[in-house]
Amino acid sequence: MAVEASDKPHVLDGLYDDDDDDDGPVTFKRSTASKENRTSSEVRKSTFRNHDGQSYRQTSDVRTSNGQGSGLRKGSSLPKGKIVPSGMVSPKKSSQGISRASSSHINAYPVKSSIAKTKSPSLGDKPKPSLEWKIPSDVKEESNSIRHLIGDNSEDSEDEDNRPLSARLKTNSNNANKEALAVVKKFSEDFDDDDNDIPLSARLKNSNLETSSSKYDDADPKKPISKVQKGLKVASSASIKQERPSTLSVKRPLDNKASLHSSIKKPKLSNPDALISAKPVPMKPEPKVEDDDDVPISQRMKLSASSDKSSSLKKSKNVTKVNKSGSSFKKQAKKFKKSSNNSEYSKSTKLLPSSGDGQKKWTTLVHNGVIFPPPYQPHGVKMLYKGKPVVLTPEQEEVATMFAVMRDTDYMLKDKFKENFWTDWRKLLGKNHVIQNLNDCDFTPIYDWCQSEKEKKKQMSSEEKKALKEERAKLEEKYMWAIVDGVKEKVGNFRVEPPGLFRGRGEHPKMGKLKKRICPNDITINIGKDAPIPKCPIPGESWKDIRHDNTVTWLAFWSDPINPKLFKYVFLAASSSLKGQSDKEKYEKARTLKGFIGNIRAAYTKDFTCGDITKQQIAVATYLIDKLALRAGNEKDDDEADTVGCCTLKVENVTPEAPNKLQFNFLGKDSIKYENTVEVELPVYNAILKFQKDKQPGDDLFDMLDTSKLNAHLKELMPGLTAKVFRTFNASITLDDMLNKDTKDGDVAEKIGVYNHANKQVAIICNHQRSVSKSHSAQMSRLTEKIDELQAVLKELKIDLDRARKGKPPLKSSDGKTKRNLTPEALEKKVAQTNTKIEKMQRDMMTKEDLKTVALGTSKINYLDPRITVAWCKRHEVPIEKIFNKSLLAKFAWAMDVDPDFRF
DNA sequence: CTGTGGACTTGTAATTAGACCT
DNA sequence: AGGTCTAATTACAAGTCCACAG
Repeated sequence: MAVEASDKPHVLDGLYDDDDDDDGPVTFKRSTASKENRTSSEVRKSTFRNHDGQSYRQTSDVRTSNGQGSGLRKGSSLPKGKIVPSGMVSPKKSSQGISRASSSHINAYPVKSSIAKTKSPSLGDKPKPSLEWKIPSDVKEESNSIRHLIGDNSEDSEDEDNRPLSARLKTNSNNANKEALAVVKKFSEDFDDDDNDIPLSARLKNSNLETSSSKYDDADPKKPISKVQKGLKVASSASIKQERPSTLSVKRPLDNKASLHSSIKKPKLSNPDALISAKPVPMKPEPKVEDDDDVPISQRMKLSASSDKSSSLKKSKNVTKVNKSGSSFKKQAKKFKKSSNNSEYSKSTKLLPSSGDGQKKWTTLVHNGVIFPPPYQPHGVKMLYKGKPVVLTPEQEEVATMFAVMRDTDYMLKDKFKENFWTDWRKLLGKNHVIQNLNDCDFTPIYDWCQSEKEKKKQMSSEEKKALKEERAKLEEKYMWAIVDGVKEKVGNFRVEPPGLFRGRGEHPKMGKLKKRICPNDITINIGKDAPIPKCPIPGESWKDIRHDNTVTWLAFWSDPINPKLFKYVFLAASSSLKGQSDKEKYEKARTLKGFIGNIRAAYTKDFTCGDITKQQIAVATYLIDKLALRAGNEKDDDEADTVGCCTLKVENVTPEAPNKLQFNFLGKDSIKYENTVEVELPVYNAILKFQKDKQPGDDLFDMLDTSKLNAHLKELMPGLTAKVFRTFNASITLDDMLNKDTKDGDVAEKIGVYNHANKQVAIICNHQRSVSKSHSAQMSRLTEKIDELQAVLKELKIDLDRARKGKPPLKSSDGKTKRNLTPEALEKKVAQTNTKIEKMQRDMMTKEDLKTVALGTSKINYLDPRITVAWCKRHEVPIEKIFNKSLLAKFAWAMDVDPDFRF
């Protein structure tokens, strides 16, 4: 199927391939090994993609197919659908997605959406092959499936995208430069910007959501902050158990054709271009290149602009603020930018390859450096040593205070923390200080003082808070933005980390150590050659170094005071086009894997029994990474927490359970516990037994392997493939499958429920856990109470209803008041309403309980291709902002105009 | 090859904003 | 209109992976 598809003439749609993927989900049950089950039992079974099926969909989009793609696509694509926040309407399920224009009327929004694009109807008809592929996991493979398609070459497919970066850049660069230069000056002087400077994403945001600039110019609506929080908590999140889905039987395609090794060297992956061109790739499958969505930027801009309008009209309900800022923009700048910029921006966005290393990431870069935390203000509160007040110097007091405020955390229970703190603090105290040991220290006075300060803050009136906040915003405003190739972009973390005690996760050997204050002299700035160098904010000091390296995206860095070999970087925010672009490339790579996965699975399956132990280990490791979404597992130093990933699994982390199950138990990233028992294919099981043979529990399970060997191998299978791509792939394809399988007609709330359920499955697969909130049980009991109350109300209503039907007046309410005489109809309505309310609360409660240990956000932010979500929202008329919050909308601005038919 | 510096993504916890009651 | 509670945002730790030097 796949193959044919490619030829399909549907050019139009070509833009997106929609394909279906074949990887059908398989259901597998997880064996939960132990675990307490979390309430909902249901869960555990989730659908998973089956490993075997490969998809071969050639997605091909037209594009690939010869030429047509390119030319057409472009043109046709213009109108891609875009989601308009809130009001968006989308085409109904007609697969064709044609969204009909009509919708737009409805909303008043111009929906730019898909409408424009006319897709050929045929599209809709495109047969989706998929069904067959989805097989229950147990089923063995379908043989035929395996057809791999051959890849076509995709060379042309993407026009622009394929172009080498340099070429692409070229075009813009000049303009950009000029522009940027011009802007610079102004930028550094005043930040009011015009909107032209705003990046697309930002604009989108602005228009729909709020204006960024306004923030600074006008009063921010936001209120002052200082709420004090309560204590610090620390949860030991560690061991939350959960069951995770696993796939049981995986089956691979038979055909394995391939042996893996291909000889060809791979081009470097990182470069997308390489991907595309890479023909030499061994495994070959259909390289689909992606792209879909690339709506030209110009279009996007356009769209966004319009959306602005609409939005403002419409008002965003969700969105809180409207922007006033428009006015503030300077027109001058505007025009200036406009011309070049748009185009530039667009180009850059779409084309840049970005990540390749060594590649140019920007042409001009202007920013104002970083902001430092305020100097320490001594409070003079004396701590006690052996019951007596001790005088400390400000430096000593500062560190003592850091320790004092940790009192309510679990770190205080850790000897390592205290020991490390003592070692560092003692250096400041000096050997002959009165304070000779930590045990005799009483930090209570300092702790109490801090608490009262917090309390004071909390008590401030909202006006005061607001004023404070504004002040801070003003101070920070200039640091919040950078101008990259003439486009104003938000900076991610421009605040230098304040000094404090290191809070490592898990049993980190360095926890409690003093993280010293960072000074300008520790900081290296990276900025455009022609941009003014930010003035060092601390008088008398200067930056460590100034660089003009346009092959990297960081604006500044300093070395980590805890581990000098590491660096802390200041990058652009997630909403920037630079980040957006690499994000998109990440998903495109994962989509590419979809085309190769069948062969890859076939290959590693074949090697399960390979005599070459290294190959065998690679095969098994790859299998685990694919099936369980394990992380690669780089080597770690002794001065880091002892956690593992796939390549660093120890013998003790995997317990075979005959006949063919493996029980995993280890601490992964962030010392989060991974516990899962899965059924595996017998050869895998046997291989594990073999790898464990004659080893000690603490020995490496995969002793012949490390991540660089593994990745080197993966790269032979698909250009650019690394271990982490499997996580992205599995997460996204799972979402895509589940959404498409489970979404039914119904109201928006139900659809959102389907989405959240799919999101949850992904979180489980990726082991994204969170600690149970301290107040969880309190929250639950509160809900229970409320439900009980409602239930009582309901009962009363029913009684009254009965009486009303008989013409009697209602009983007095519990507090003795007389109730109004209502008609039976009115009472019936009330009963129904109450019932609905109760049901909703019960559902909410279940959901809450169900998700108490599962973090949905991580996968949404990092693993789920936003285009899947956006397209699904369009198809099912779910407002995108019900799924993506403001930050996500900004971050995923690049995905908003995806075609409704997009499939991962 | 291997080790390491370097750059960037991913991840959980803490903090804050603001929605939601009352 | 203030307090509570949760969702959003920030903080910053902890991974991944690449390139290059030795």
